[in-house]
Amino acid sequence: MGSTNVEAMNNSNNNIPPERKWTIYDIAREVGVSTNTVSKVLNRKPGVGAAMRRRIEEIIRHVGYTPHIGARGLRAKRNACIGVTVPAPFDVVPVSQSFLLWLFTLLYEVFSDKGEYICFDLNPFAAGKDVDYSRGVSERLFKACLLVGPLAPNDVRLSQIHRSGIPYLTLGRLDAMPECSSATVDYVAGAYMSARYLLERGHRRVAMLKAFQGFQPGIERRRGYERALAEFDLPVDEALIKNVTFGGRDLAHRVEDLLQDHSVTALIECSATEDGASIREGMLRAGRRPGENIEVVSWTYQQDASVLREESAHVWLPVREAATEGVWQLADWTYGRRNGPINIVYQPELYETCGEKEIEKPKRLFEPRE
Amino acid sequence: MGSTNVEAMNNSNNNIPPERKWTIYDIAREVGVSTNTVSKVLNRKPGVGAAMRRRIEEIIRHVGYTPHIGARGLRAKRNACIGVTVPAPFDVVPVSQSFLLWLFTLLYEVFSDKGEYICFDLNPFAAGKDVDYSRGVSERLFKACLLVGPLAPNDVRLSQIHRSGIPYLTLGRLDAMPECSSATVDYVAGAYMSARYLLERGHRRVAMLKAFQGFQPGIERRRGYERALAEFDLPVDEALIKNVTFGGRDLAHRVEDLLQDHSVTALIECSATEDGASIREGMLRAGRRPGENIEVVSWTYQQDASVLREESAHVWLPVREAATEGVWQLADWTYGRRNGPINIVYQPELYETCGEKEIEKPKRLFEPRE
DNA sequence: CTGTTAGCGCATTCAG
DNA sequence: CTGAATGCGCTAACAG
Repeated sequence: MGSTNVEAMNNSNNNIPPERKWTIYDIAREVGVSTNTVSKVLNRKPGVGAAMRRRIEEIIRHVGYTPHIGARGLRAKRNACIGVTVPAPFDVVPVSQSFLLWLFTLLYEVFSDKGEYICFDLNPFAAGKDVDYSRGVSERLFKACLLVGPLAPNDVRLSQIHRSGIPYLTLGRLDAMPECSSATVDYVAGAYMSARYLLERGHRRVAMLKAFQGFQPGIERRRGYERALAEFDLPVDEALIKNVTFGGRDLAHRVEDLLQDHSVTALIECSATEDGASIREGMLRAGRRPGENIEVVSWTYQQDASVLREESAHVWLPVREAATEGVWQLADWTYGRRNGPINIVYQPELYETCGEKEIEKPKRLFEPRE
Repeated sequence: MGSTNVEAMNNSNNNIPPERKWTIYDIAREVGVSTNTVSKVLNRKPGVGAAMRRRIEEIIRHVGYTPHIGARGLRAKRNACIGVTVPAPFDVVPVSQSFLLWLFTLLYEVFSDKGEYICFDLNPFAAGKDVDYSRGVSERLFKACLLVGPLAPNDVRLSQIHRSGIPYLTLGRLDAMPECSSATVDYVAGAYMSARYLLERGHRRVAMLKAFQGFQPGIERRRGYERALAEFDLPVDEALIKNVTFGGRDLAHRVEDLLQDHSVTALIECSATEDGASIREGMLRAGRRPGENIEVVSWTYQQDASVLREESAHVWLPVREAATEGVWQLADWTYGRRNGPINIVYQPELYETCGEKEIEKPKRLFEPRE
């Protein structure tokens, strides 16, 4: 016996706000059933007669009723979105344009059929330090979460995410948390094979240009490098390891500094800047001619391209390939087709370079703030 | 008198799921106050002593409590995210890579300080037809909503969004809804000035290559074109208006078809494909040499670049400029610094072309599905 | 300044 | 097959 009339609630009058929202109660009253029955229809659950079901669906469609996603999540403990967040302060890792496009495309391929919401948390991009990148999980907005960017060794929020039980995936590992769900490349192996390659060719003073200082990917690079040196009974000379940051204008200078010492005869370029031009400039300024008085191994994220044309070899880090498989597994986990955590490690591969196309310096999505 | 112990709830044991979530009740009990007081602390509202406030904050931090965003929204009628959605089936308007990057950057600039969630609804990207692109609003997930893409003249969901009262912005107008909140360019004027320019130069058979058939931007193009013809007492010849779609491989052929009729001496290129190469190819195949036996006006979204080097003039559509102002106003509306609806209309500008740089064909983010 | 109470909109017991 | 009652976690009235 609805005292409410369908037409009356669709406020035809054109004053802006009135527009009372329909609730499941209103629908139930309108149809003359209980909210339980309506709920079953909404959730496509059994226990409602076919005729009744259709009548209810009809009304729902007619009045344009949509359940409140917050109330639903609250009650059913089901969250709303697939989340994307960045576990590092943003100035540490400005994401490249091509990466964002690639990521968006991947998420589209994996999740558009399900009609998901993809939710980017801008909190890590905010000015303040130490903002909570994991709030999308703790606020129970995210039903699953993808962590993009380097992890700090002392990260505490990751274990909260882990314990929360929601499907999640990082694109890197964390020493302190081997059980962490991740899809990554073995950076230790990458650094090891880079160094080893050069050592085997007789070099004894091998410099390394690296990034992500103070973050796990930086630590892993160093570890592989040290391991290779140890096998050759060589000491680690801190002066040979140079850290660079993204957006730093001084990349060429840092390379120049590093190569002033003419006992250095080899360079591992694993800075992830992919800025071949600056590195070349630094080498030239230090009087180095690749292939003559310096030998270079550089890292790349594309199998068939290199950062520096003049290098002797490049190491391909199949980061995107690992991430792609990881995100598919994340979807499986999200939809109950498997359990977590995800554990994907791709191995890097070393190729002796023979004039591949040189990649362009990637554009950063937004430059780090001053 | 907390019967619960802080340490006990942080399950130190390493079995995966237990991890009971803290609620506001738990915090209140732990501190020995009511939930109301805790709530005030959480929401930075007055009415709590400074000492008490700090004690509560301390506990909250210590146990890592975060409010449930759904419950919060449900009670306070405050939604969680800034939403982005596409009001057209996705095959109608594959968004370009550069547009997505631009949009993402804009949203970052406008909303990252506030630490918002930016939520993309993938529903419009799903396979099924007529999916509800507005559900982010009706499900009350979005606190504000940006509609990206062309609107259909018979769109019904937009008025639902409008009446819902949440801040929203479309990047185009809708005839049926002049009160709609929008930031757009006057496409009618663009088509009018394009046609008028050519008519004034003596052309009487002016062809038009357009897109968005059946959508508002397509309608507006036609309207401006017809208006100009009418002022010259010229009839509209349907054969001179050709629609193209994005991702269509046949763009060159369609241009060729259009220009087979040698009474046609002018072309308005407002297809938004920005695919100069294909258009040039089509003209050549039809035996046309721009400046000799055909005169072209093309549309562009960058002030200093044109689609076709050989054109006589180009019309600049300041779409991004309008959208930028619109999104800033959307933020103002969202944070109560102004009211809606937003009403921004930028005027296009016609430039006689003198060898600007020609723009590249944009890459589509994902190609339309077959 | 703080506590008590109610209810946001929904899904899920448990009865009938 | 359907209805009544309960509470998810939180905020906002209103008392004290």
